[in-house]
Amino acid sequence: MQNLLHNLNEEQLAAVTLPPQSALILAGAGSGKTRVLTTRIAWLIQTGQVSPSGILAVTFTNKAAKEMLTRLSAMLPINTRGMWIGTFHGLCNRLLRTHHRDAALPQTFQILDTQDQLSAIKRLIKAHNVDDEKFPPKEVMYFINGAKDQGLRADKIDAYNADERKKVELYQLYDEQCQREGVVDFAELLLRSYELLSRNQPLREHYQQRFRHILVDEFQDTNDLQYKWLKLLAGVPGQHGSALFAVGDDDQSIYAFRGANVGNMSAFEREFQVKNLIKLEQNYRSHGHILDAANQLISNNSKRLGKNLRTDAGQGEPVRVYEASSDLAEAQWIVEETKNLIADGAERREIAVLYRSNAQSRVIEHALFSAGIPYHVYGGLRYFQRAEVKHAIAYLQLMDNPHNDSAFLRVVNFPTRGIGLRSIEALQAAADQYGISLYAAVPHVAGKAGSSLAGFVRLIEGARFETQQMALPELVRVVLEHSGLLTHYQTEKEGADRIENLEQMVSAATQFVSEEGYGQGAPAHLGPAAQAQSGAAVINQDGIEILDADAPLPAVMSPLSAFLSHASLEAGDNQATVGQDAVQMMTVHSAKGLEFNNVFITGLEEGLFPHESSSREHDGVEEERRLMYVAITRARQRLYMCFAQTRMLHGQTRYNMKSRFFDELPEESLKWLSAKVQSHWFASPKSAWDAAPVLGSDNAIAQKIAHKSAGSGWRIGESVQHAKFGEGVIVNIEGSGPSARAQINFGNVGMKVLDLSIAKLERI
DNA sequence: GCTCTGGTAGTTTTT
DNA sequence: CTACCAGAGC
Repeated sequence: MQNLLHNLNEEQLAAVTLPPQSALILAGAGSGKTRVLTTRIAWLIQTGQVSPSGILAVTFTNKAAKEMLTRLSAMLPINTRGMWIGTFHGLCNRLLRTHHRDAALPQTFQILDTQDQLSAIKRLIKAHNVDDEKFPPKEVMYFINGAKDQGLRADKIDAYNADERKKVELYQLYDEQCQREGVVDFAELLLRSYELLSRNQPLREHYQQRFRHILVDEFQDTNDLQYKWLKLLAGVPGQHGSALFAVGDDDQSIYAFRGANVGNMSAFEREFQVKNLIKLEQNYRSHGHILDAANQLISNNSKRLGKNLRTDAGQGEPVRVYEASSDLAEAQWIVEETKNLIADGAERREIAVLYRSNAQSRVIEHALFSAGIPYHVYGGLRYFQRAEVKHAIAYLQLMDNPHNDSAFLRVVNFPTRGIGLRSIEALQAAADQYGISLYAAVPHVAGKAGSSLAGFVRLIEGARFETQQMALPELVRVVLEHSGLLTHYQTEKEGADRIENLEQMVSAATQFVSEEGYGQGAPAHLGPAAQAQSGAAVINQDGIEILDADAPLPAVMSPLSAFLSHASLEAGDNQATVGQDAVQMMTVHSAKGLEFNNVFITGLEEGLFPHESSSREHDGVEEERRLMYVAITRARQRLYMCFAQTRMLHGQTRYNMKSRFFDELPEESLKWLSAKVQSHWFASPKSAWDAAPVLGSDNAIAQKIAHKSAGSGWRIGESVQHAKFGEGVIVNIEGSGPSARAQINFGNVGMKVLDLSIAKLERI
């Protein structure tokens, strides 16, 4: 045990060894948050305060859950089985599988990912003849998910106008459709298990008594429903309730747009009468100047729990700031600095280029590519989201649950087998008439359409029969061939990659089976009933003995069902180029949780970062500031910030002011690499030639702009100061001489057109 | 049933 | 500017 606590600092030690009561750990960036979380669990078990099965630890991402598990098994000699460690969705999936009867779900219910959900909603809207112009499927989806994330069913929503009422009605219809098909979306996993536990007292009490310690990672990212779910499981504090150990950082709350509610932190503190609030402020990641910048910036936010990072590392290097003439010049500068870093011995994987929105990556990618520097862009399609993989999954889904209409429609005619729109319409009509699934309605369709549909059903039934005794990987292989997918892509000229992805599914299944503790040869279809033996018994409301969802996966789900859950809940990696040493490019959002020796924060311009849409949202700029805080704290040693005077966006050249965040950073921690005076290179057409850093197209832009400004004395792109409107950037100039007028972007104040001979402008 | 074209929209993301 | 989608046309 000495060993366990041995390298902790005072704050960390205090957090790890807190008494078994609710606690809130304010963990700053790079303060050893995961370490505290895992050591806490290990310490609780090692000191005999709780058995592994009394632990529930929940995260948002699979990555974080895995990381925790790995670290724990390194710390503890015992195996981690019996502990519940996973994502909210993963744990809910497990609960619902085990208690599917009580949750009113089929044992083989399937999970819709976002794509599936959207297509299900499109289908619903069509089926009910709803105008999709007035009710765009995406909007309906946000509405439904938003409601579910707050824990609201359709009948609990107050609608104040006809449009709202229509959406509520669609929500209701959508839920009914899902229920009919035996599918649940991501939010439903949470809501359904919440309802299961709140409705079923014995079950709730069983889990409440079991999980003495509930630990939550990234608590600031929880939405209302997740918090309610946690409260339900924890029980009433003080009255046999379990100890809720919440770790989070309000300054890194950047997911309000998807329902996260930072307010949960203070709500938790209040509702659980938290006496144990510990701040982890010792930072082990960044040098002083970087932390100074982060601290100063975030101090501009008003709603904070309060926290200041400190480090024992020295001040290190100042933050390097660069003003580029254009987005291309900015990219070129990044390339030059990257080359320098690499020349000085930096690893490429230790260089990160961060941007606010994905659209910004193109120019930078292009520049890196031209310079021959390997790079890796985060994001993009994940393995299980690729079209060909989704097709294969749809076949598997139909074998496990044929009433999944989404899966049915996806592959009933792919590869093509002569089942066109007319056949589907006839089938849909039959399904509607009897209130059954498309699959079940096939026998009710007569004629030619009926026989080709019947052929499809035979294909699925045949595959199921043939694979009855097969292990999962073998089953996958058979389905790939049986379905005709492999043949289909073999005849397609661009199909090589797709075939490779399909083949990869067999190895994915092999890996899955061995990792999840299924016997290598366990029949993929074999249901849990045959395998379930272990696990504590608990009595449900009807007095029937049921299984505790504590049992290993094989006791809860068949290998096939489990694999399908896995495909939905863990979409896999996005690109194959993981291993190579490459510059890392990503949005600031996806950089959260990562760290690099060298970081570029790019596009620091008003409108981009902070993003223009943020000024419209409630507390939007504060969220953008937290985002900036996250960006800064990714850097260990060297941090670059840059922005461009002109930028191509949506096919138009935009002229933005530098980000307001520059004004919120300590001057002494910054080192301006470019002259701080703006538009120096616009001064005359001549100087534009030699002052503009490299790229030819810059000169082209410079020339154009220089031309346009002729005679007015002012130039496009120039920053100006106005007595009333404050700081602005000249966006356009019309006319010349005394009648010249300039269009000026004053940021928050807005766009103004000013008469240059009248307005009193100053250069800044 | 597939390809072409025109229209449109265009932060951030995990499950 | 470009990527995606829907509907028309072959």
